[in-house]
Parts: sequence; structure tokens; C-alpha cells
Amino acid sequence: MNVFALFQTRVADALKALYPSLAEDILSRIVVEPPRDASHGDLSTNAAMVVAKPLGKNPREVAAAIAAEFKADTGVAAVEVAGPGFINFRLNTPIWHAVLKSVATQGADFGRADIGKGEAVNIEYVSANPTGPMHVGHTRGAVFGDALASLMAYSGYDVTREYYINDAGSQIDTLAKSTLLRYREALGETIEIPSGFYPGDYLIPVGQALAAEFGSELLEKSEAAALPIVKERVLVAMMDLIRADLARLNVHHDVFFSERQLHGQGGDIDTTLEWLRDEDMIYQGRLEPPKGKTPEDWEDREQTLFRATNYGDDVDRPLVKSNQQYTYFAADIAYHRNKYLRGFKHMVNVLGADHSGYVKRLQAAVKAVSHGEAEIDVRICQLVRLLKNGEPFKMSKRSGDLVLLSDVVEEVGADATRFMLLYRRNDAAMDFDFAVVKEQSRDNPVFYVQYAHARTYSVFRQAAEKLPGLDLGFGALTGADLSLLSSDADLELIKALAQWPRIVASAAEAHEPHRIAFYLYELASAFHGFWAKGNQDVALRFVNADDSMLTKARLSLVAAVRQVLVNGLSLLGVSAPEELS
RNA sequence: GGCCCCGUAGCUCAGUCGGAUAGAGCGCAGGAUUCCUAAUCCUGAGGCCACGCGUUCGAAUCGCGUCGGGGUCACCA
Repeated sequence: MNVFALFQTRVADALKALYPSLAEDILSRIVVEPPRDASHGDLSTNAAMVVAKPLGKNPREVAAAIAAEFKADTGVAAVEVAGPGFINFRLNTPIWHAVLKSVATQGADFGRADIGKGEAVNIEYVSANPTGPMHVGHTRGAVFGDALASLMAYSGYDVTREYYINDAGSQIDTLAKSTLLRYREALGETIEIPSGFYPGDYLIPVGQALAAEFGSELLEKSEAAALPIVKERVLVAMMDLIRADLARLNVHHDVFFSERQLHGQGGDIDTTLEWLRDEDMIYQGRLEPPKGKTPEDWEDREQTLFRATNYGDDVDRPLVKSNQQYTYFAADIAYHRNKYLRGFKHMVNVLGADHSGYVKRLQAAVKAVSHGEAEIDVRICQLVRLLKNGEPFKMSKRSGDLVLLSDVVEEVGADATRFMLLYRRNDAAMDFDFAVVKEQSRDNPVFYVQYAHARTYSVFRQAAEKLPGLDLGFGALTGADLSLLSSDADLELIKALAQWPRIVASAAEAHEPHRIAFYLYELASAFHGFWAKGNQDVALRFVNADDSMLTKARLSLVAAVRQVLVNGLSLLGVSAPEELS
């Protein structure tokens, strides 16, 4: 039950009855939300101000007319016009008790919405090159994409979580060569790793596995013959490594899409370019060097260009390199056409800040290959600066100069890592201080929220102890007399719960999972606040040994808080422990 | 030089498809535990929302410009 959506509809209906000429798209701009100042009431709407202009009427006049429609409503205790034309509603308590009831009956589905209407959305995230283990730079995008996917699935989209494996470029050739060296090392040779190769220890076991599988057989082949075999093995090994790293963070994908399958004669890239040519989206031409500084090896040449400028990009983009291979972008156009042909009209890509220059051409590509039928939202995750006590972070590394994702998870745990990364807007750079994130204290919102959840279990333990005969089962609680929950403190907490569905909807629409994290913090705060009131006022305790009826009602409130905390934490992929150790 | 992101309390950040007196945590000052976990709560101080101009009933939010921080700029992926 979403109280806000309910009144949005009712206000819109009232307006339609009053002014039949109003267009639907104007009505859709009406917002019903809690007023900033709670003393203004429970709900507030800008409806009158939104429609006043198209109607050519005074906002306060319209507001008064709408308000009159609700005067006789039994659910509405008071309705008044305020300020420039806000309409404020104060609701009667049975509505809030109905919300509480619906949390119990809907359970994990309380907050689930159907804004996606079952439409397919493809969310691509991580897509790190399979050349080694995941490092911290990948972590934010991984967590963000994963949480966004959960959020959109919860909001009625048919979500596919996808990982694009960049397994076709020259980096992969270098990876194979590096692995071949490790293979020779495993056979007893002393090797030296040239600069430009991948020096990481993680290739040693791959070399050993090759030695175990092939003995010295590969040495007898030419490098050209051996490399493809090595490449197959090392790609599998690297993807296993990456999947294992992601699993540590509780990040998962449905589809791993290989770039290599797009290449080759008659492959998707060929057919896509042919199609683009037929559509006159490709031409042979020259590019201007970038303004400001010309690259030293700039070569003015005629090349195959995609008309990206026709679709909002700043320049047309090359599709074929000077060595006649396809550019990365050519493959990416084919890839996104493939997504479109698989039925995705909604796509989301989660990219790192270093790819922000890539956004426009990606949007251009999607627009072109779908004739404008598909849309792609590119979410950029800004850089994360690693700190320890305010100092730039260094730690012992197992490979290269990079701090690994697995190091971070080992150091602070998956829950804290995920929550902290999701407790920031994705498009703002952030600091990640290990000392703060590790500290299980008030500084750390993840423990604050988990503590609130654990406290709900504590309440039930207490109830079982103090009222041994009391039935605390689900059936008993749904039968509780909720009208006993009439204090301001009770209602305040229920109203916090009532926010959940609209928070989910707004977060899903905006593709902003951090709103979930902030809401959970607020709900936890409301719950901790209620708890503290019980210290002052016995009547506000959850457990009252001499009043089992009130206790039951309060316990159903506690159960509802727990349910919403669980619903939110599970969207974020953060655990909800019954006790903090 | 072009493009993208950011600039809000001492610090870290919410709030931004225009809405009422701009919020939270930390830090600072003070207070709460005979009673459900004080890993908690309550009170207080603290702001030209970087700056200027504009759009209108109304701007932290939208537009233009300036300043400051970060990212990025054919033939890498």
C-alpha cells in the first residue's frame, strides 16, 4: 500500500472531475509527498500550482476547490490550503494502521512496484577486462550495478544483468603471451617478463595448469599455433578469477557476453556495418585533430566513420583502425544492436569516470541501431579515493601496484563495503577510509542500520522472556489490535514505514540506489528514537509485561520495521544479522 | 582548447525533472541508563547553498557567464 500514490491518483481524479479539459501529461506532474515540515500535515501536494497556469486560474483558488472535494472524506482528518497553493492533508489513524497491516500481509513485497510493467531492461556493469583479478577501481561500479539491478527487478522490470567480456583486443594477445611465459616457467625455464606484459603472480597457476595438461607439447609448436590454445585456457581462468572476486562482494550476473563472438567473417560486426551502410550511417572521410593539443602521432587519413554527429555526438567516430581491424567502438555498436535485437528497449551501462567521454557515442549508437526505439542510460561512477586515517592508502599487494577488490573485502567485509559505496551518489567522487569503514561505531551507517535490525530481534527475545505464554507467531500478530497504536511515537514510526514504497519508486525511476541506503538510515533512526522513548516512558515500551494486547500490537510494529529493513538491505545486497557480535 | 562530473555547516555528504523557515552524520558544548543491547537517544551552537546576471508568483535546483577541483579528448579497451 502506497499512501502517496493513492492520493496522487485521487487528487488527479478530483482535478479531472473539476476541470475536464486538463491534459494527462500535466496531471502526471502532480506530486504528493510528505511536507518538509511535519507540522503541515501528513501529505502535501503541489497539484493546484501545477495546473493553475494551464487553466489560467489562481493557484489558491484551485487549491480550495480541490480541498473541498476531500472535506467529506472519512480517511482525511483535515485538509487545508497553505502558502502559495499547497494542499496539506492530515490523515486519520485507520489509514496508518492499514499501512501497517499491509506490511505484514505483503511482507517482502511491501514496496514492490510495477513501474517497469514487466519490460525488459539490460543492465551492463563491471565488464572489466579479463586480464587479471578485480581491483578496487571496479568495486564501485560492481556494487552500484548490482544494487540497481535488484532495485529495478523489485520495481517491475524484467532485468538481465550482463557482463561484456572484452576478450578480443590486443591486450588479450599480450595476456596470452604472458601466460605462455609462465607455462615455460612451470616447465623449469628461467623467465624474464618484458615490460608491457602482465607480470602478476595470478598467471603462475595458469602456466602450471598448462604444463600439467600439455607437458612440453606446446613448446614444440610455433608461437602462432600455441597462443590460441593458451588464450582459451587463460580467458577461462581469468573469468573464473573475476567471478570469484565478484562473488566475494555478493555481485552476480546472468549473462557473460563475449566480444569475440561479434568478430569474424559474417559476425555481428560485419552484419551491423553492412546494415549501417544501407542506412547511410557510415561514410569515408577525414577527421579534424582534437583542438588544443594534437597527438604526436596524428595521422590525417581517410577512414570509415560512423555519423555519430547525426545522433548527438560531438564528432563522427572511426570504425576501422589503420591496421584494418575494427575499433572497439565498432564492436560496441554491434554489441548494442545485438542487445536491441534481443528485445531490450531499455539499457543501462555502468561505467567508470574514465569512460565519461564515451557516453555520447554510446547513446548515439543505441539511437542509430534502434531507429530511436531504444534508450540507454549511462551511469558514471566517479573515482573512489582509498584512505586510511585520512592518509592515502597503501597495502601489501599480491600483484602489480593495485589494491585488489579481494583485499578490500578481506579488510572491511562485503557488507560495509557495499553499504558505504551505496551511501553516496554514484556521480560524485568519494573517499573510502578503511579506518572509518571498519569501525563498528556511530560513524558507520551500515552498523547503525544493522543494529536497528538486530534490535528488533532483541525485542522479541525480551517478549518471550517476560510474557512466556504469549503467542508471537505470525497469525497472532496479524490479529493484534492495531488501534492501540495511537501515540504520536507509534504513528511517527508507521509513517516512516509508509514512505518505503515511494522511496523505492523514486529510486528506481531515477536509477539511484543510494536513496535506498539513505532511507534505511532514516528508518533505523526513527526506530532507535522510539526505543529511547521507552526508557523515559513505560507506556512506550515495546514489551509491557502487564499488557499483552498492547505488547502484541507493538510487536507487530516492530515486525514491520524489521520487514522493511530486510527489504531494503536485501536490495542493497547487505546482510541483516539477528545479532551484532 | 572541446566535452562530462562536482562546488551546500569546521569535516564527510543528502536535498537538484523549480515549491513553504535548506537537512543528516562526524566534530564541538551540554544532558539521558533502578527498566527492552548507551553499538542508542535528547538539546544547543554552527550556512551570502562558489560568484554574477537572467527566466517567474517562487531558484541550492533551470539558462548564460566567471572562478575553483576532478575526469577525458582519432587509430587503447
